[in-house]
Amino acid sequence: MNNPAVDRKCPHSQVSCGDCRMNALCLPLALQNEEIDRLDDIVQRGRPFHKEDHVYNAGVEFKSVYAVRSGCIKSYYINDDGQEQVTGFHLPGEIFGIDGIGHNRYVNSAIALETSAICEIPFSRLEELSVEIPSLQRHFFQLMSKEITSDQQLITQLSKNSAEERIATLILSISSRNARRKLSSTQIRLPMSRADIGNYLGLTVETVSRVFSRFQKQGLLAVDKKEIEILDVDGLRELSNN
Amino acid sequence: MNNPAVDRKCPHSQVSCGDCRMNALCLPLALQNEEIDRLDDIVQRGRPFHKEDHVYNAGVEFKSVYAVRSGCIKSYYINDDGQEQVTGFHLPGEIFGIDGIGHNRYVNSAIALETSAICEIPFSRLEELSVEIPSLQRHFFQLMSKEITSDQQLITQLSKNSAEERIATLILSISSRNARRKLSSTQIRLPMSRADIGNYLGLTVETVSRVFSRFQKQGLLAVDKKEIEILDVDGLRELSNN
DNA sequence: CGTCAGTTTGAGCGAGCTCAACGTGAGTGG
DNA sequence: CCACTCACGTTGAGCTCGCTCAAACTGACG
Repeated sequence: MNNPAVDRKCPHSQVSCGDCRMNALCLPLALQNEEIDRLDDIVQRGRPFHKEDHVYNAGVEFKSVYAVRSGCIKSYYINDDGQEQVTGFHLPGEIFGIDGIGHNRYVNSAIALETSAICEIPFSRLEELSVEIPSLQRHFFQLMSKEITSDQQLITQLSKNSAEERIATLILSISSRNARRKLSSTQIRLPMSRADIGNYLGLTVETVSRVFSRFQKQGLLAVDKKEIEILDVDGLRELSNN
Repeated sequence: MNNPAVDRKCPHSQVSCGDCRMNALCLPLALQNEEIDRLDDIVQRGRPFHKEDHVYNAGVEFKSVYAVRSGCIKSYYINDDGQEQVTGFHLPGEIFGIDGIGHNRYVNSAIALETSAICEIPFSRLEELSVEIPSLQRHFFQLMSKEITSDQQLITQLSKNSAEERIATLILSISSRNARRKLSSTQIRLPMSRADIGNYLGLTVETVSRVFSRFQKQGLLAVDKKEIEILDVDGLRELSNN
């Protein structure tokens, strides 16, 4: 069997889209109850992915898009020089895998940074459903368009902003994504390593580490490994230009 | 009247999608003749945009996506620091404006770098048509997904590659987009200024200029203002890692 | 308690930035 | 027709931020 989510079928994880805590962030936004049920029918839930498990690998045939229910997924690919390029971190309520639509193969690989629960949404079924539920089509167009604009913001970061600005922005981004999920916006766990942060932001590990230390000295953050507390939101915001 | 394409209505520019030289690159790929006609019905063609004319401005309500028939369009936005960030150059046969879908407003502004002919495709009509023609829906999903992966490649450029690598890659990209349009892949006109190139690639004008000079000294290019000739494709390709 | 991945800190270097000057050519007005 | 302007491009000189290399620290896990 070559469908990872089916391999992972687990009778204990029966949550429906209607009940899912994330449903306001995820796909079913703007759908009627009856429509949610129809979407629910095509969504496949499996047993959790553990740290380092791949959800899919770059190059394999594109079949599904995915939603994060819990945990954190990293998207990355290996470029022609053999170097890894991290292209995103996906937190609960967020969709990933849409990079695969363009070429019918995944361009990125997706790997769990910690134990993560994932919903799989077979794309051909989603397309059919989109034809029948125009608001779902619209929602999906918007999702992809937002991915484009957020990539463009990262491009701006990389081409215009200093190391401090980039890191401040990332921290604030994770903070606000926490807030959307009704979690603390000041007490944050960074599920990714310093190396992943650096890779994503176009910086070396050493620079990332130094900036965290500097932010701590300046009283902007309290850093304890992956747990960080934002002590001065305004100060960070000023740095990040947001 | 607030629809720019209608303001520009020009009875002389009556080309249909079926006849357009660009139609293999643009939307109607994989459509039946009858379907092309239906798409053709919703496409609006206007009189040309001149250099410096805006097709749309960031922040205005999103209504349409656009296709370039001739000329060159630059996408850019002004970030919170008031600096311009160039997000793309659109050549004939390419679609732009899809950044607007996500928030119902254009995030970027689009401006003509030279006299350009543009097709306007009202998005709500396109959505309706996509519901009726699933291959159009699929085509559009793919278009957006490709935009995402090409943005991600730019991200990799910016975070991993040197000035020379970035510029070599841009030149090769324009060269291959010329080739798709059956134009010379070695004799190239760069429709954008050095400043735009630098802005797009996260470099200063001076660096761009120096790299062009260096490439010329190394016998990779012959540079004459905006006209460049690629003398050593393999050398460039080696630099660019593509 | 040794190992090993991840992180932190220090020291020195270099690619690309900043600032400044100069060259070039298209457009404008006398 | 020439003088002037102004945007754009090129070239030079020096500086700086983030990189590289190196070493030491931390904590999880066998």
